[in-house]
Formats: sequence, structure tokens, C-alpha cells
Amino acid sequence: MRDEGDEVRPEQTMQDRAYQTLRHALIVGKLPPGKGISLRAMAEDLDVGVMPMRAAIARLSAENALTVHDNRRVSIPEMTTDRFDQLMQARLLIEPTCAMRALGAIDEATLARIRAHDDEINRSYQIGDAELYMASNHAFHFEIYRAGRSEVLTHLLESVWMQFGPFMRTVYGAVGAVRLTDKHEMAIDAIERRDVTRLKLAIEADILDGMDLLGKSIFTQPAEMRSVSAASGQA
Amino acid sequence: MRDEGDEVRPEQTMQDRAYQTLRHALIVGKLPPGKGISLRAMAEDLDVGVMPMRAAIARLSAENALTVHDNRRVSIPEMTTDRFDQLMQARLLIEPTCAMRALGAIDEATLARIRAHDDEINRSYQIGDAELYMASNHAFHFEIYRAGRSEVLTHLLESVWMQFGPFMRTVYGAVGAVRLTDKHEMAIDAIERRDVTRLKLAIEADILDGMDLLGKSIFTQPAEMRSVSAASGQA
DNA sequence: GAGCGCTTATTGTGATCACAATTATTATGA
DNA sequence: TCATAATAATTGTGATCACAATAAGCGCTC
Repeated sequence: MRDEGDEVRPEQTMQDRAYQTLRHALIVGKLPPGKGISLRAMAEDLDVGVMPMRAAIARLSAENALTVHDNRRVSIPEMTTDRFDQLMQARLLIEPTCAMRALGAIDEATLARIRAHDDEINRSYQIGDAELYMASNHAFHFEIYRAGRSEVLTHLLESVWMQFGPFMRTVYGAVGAVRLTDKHEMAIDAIERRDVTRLKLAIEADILDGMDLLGKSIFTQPAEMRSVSAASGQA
Repeated sequence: MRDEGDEVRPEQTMQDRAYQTLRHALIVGKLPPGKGISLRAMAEDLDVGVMPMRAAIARLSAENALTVHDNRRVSIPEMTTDRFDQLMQARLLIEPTCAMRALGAIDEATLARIRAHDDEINRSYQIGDAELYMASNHAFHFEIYRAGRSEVLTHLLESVWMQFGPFMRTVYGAVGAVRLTDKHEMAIDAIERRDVTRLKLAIEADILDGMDLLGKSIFTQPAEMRSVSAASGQA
């Protein structure tokens, strides 16, 4: 049985709307690390009821994108060298695999969108728009990964990205202007040539570039615990 | 098990209790894939209010441990070859790394607990207790991983394990009795000798063994209807 | 006996209120 | 002036009710 108007199914609920809004804010780093997230206050800010906001916060907390303290209070996660280490390790492990799994499913239309995202990244550099960079960079990567329909793996990656979004945004001003050799174009080139090995290397290199840049700026923290290298072993 | 230590801080809330209960049921595979999870019905079963159960279900759903359909209805995830592929891929990527990160932090007391879990696994084989096997196997692995305090990575792994728990339990009857060369003892041996490479190999081999066993049972018919039977003959 | 329309039951979503605990603020003391 | 106690505001947790949408039963007709 079917309905003529298909607005029945994808009718977005309030909690979905609240979730998407907060999630996007995390990804582009609109909220600073350590900032407290209050139920009623945030509900007021996003102009949404308390119940949807409660569901949204619970969901983000379950995805490790928000930190819940012993007080049952919630806040934007603070970055530590150890957490940064694990997040980048997770990226290095999962993202190349995701990209390789997706390569065969990237058609011309998808590739066009990937290029468009990369153009947006370049534009963000020129105009110095940090949030645009964050959003476009996320879109670029997940346009690739999502093409492979690897729901399980991409879900893990979404969690990882939301966790370092706020921190990454705070250090954008210090390192964001610097641009190394573009690994994104290398990835696009690999996709065009259907070269899985090169695509894997491009993704790895892109992550390592980011690690190298962001890793340095972590030493501003009260760094009593600092493990030197970000990722130890590499397969 | 654990008793009340300092009840001031970690005073468990109702939603935590509901979450832990459901989570344990998923890990040991007490609930069959495809089974619908209703809010009020499950709240009645676990003898808990509707609000805590709603929070628990939302949390598990966010961790991909429960499937939420377009009807907004929730059920135990069904296994497919593609999902199984991704889950085992995630294990192979993350778990060896987690074990290596933890090795240096495994003291004698932790090692004793690891051995105890392995003994429980062996006991579960003898008495044919599937749920005991599932619980002990989970405890064995995460006793290792958690020693490294890699909260980010272990959180990802917990999500992965909950996703294949129900499916793994259904095929236990068919393949559970079989025991290959024990990779757990190999892992314990590697820990004793502080051999990171050997530990990594042991974990990898253990996962591959499980994949080999479980993977076969997936290659049955387009198995939408076969997900129920637990102890059926295997070709 | 199988398909169809109606009624009933159950579902998830959301709002609203109550409560205890914690935090912030103010008043009061030396 | 500064520490301290009392008060007020804000927090998360949980219960209860309302509502629309969907699923399940059930009687009916052909």
C-alpha cells in the first residue's frame, strides 16, 4: 500500500530536527570545547520543546559527541592528547577502508559532488571562513564514504568526526591558513583512475597532514600527559 | 560482582539500569534478530518506567545496537552479509590496536581476571551454555581493551559487539561446539611475555576464527526467514 | 475460503508537571 | 574585606497525560 503524497514517511520529527541542528554545530565546531549544554537553555536556543531536545542530547551523548559528567550534566567534550590520539587512530584505521569499499560505487554524479565539495574547501581558504571549511571538509570525506553504503563503518566515523569537530575549529585560526600539498586532489585523481591503492594512500596522507597540523597545537593544554607521537604503529 | 562502593556519586539512575539490562541482553544474544522492541511492553518486562526505558532505547539506537525503522519502530537488528562484513572489518581494524595500546597497562590482577574469563569460556563449552559463552567472551576481550583506558576506541567496539551479539547467538547452536586452536591462550601467553606483535596476531586470529565459523552460516538462502532458528543443522 | 472495511489496541512523539539535587546569588556575620 | 550561611534559580530525572499514526482483530460480503 502506498500513499500518493510521500510526506508521510520522511516527515522529520522535532527530535530529529534538534539532533541535526546540534550535530551540524558540532561538526563545524560552532560550539567551543567545555561549553555546558543545558536541556532547557538549549531547547530555548533552538526554539524546540524540551522533550525533543532531551532526545537529541541523549543521542549525541550516546555517540560520544557530548560528554556527560558524574553530575549528569552535559558539555562539549574537551580535547586531550590521549583522546586526540585515539580519534586520529580511528580515522586512520577506518577511513581508508571505507574509501576503498566505496570506490566501485562512485559514479560520475557522485564524483561531481565530491569535486564541488573540494571547490568549497578551496573557497573557504580564500575567504577565511572556518565553518565553511569544516562543513565542506566533512562533506567531501563523507560523500566518498557514503557512496559505499557502509552504514556500520560510516556510523562509527560520524561519531569520531563529531568528537573532534569543536576542538578542530578552535585551532583553525592558528593553522587553518596553511595549505600543504592537496591530498584531496590526489584522492579525486585516484577515484578518476579507479586506483584503490592510491585512494587509500591519499586518504591516509590527508589524515596524517591534519594530525601533523593539529597535533602541535595541543601543547597549549595543561600538558602533563603528552604522548609524543599521535599514532604509534601503522599497518 | 560489584557492590555499593560510594553511593554518593555513581548512584545509578533508572535509565542506566534499563540501559545496562538491555545492553547485556544484546551482548549475550538473549533477544533474537528481528524482534520488535516496544517502549511500554519492554518497560513492563524490565519493571521500569516508560521514561527510563525511552532513554535506554534511544541510547542503544544511537549506538546502532537497535534498528529504528521508518515507522519510528525499533527492533533487534537483522544480520546481512554486508553488515557482517563491516562489523568484522571494524573488529579487525580496531581490536588489535586496542589490545596493543593496553598491553603495557595490564598488571597481574588484570591478567588474573582475563584468565578467569577464559576459564569461564571453557566451562561454557563443557556445559553448552551459549549465554555464558557470549558473556565470558565479551568480558575476556574487553578486560584487555579496557585496561588501556582507550575510551574512544572501546566505545566504538562496544557498539560493534552489541550489533552482532543477537546474530552470533542464533548460530551458536550450529557452530558453537566447535573449538579451534585456542587463540585466547595465545593472547594470554603474549601478554605474559609482553609481546605486542604476538598479542596483535592472537587477537586477529581469534577474530578470523570467528569470522570463518560465523561467515559460513550466512551463506545460506537469502535468509530473511532463517534468522529465528538457533540450533538447526548446518550443511 | 479469501478479500475488504470497520473497530479496537498499541505504537512513538511530545508537552507538562513534580521533585530532589546542585549551582548561582544574595544577605549576613566577623 | 572576606568568608559563610541562607535563599533563589537552574539543573537532570521521571511520571503522567494527550494525540495522531499505525498495526492487529474481527465481522462481513462475495
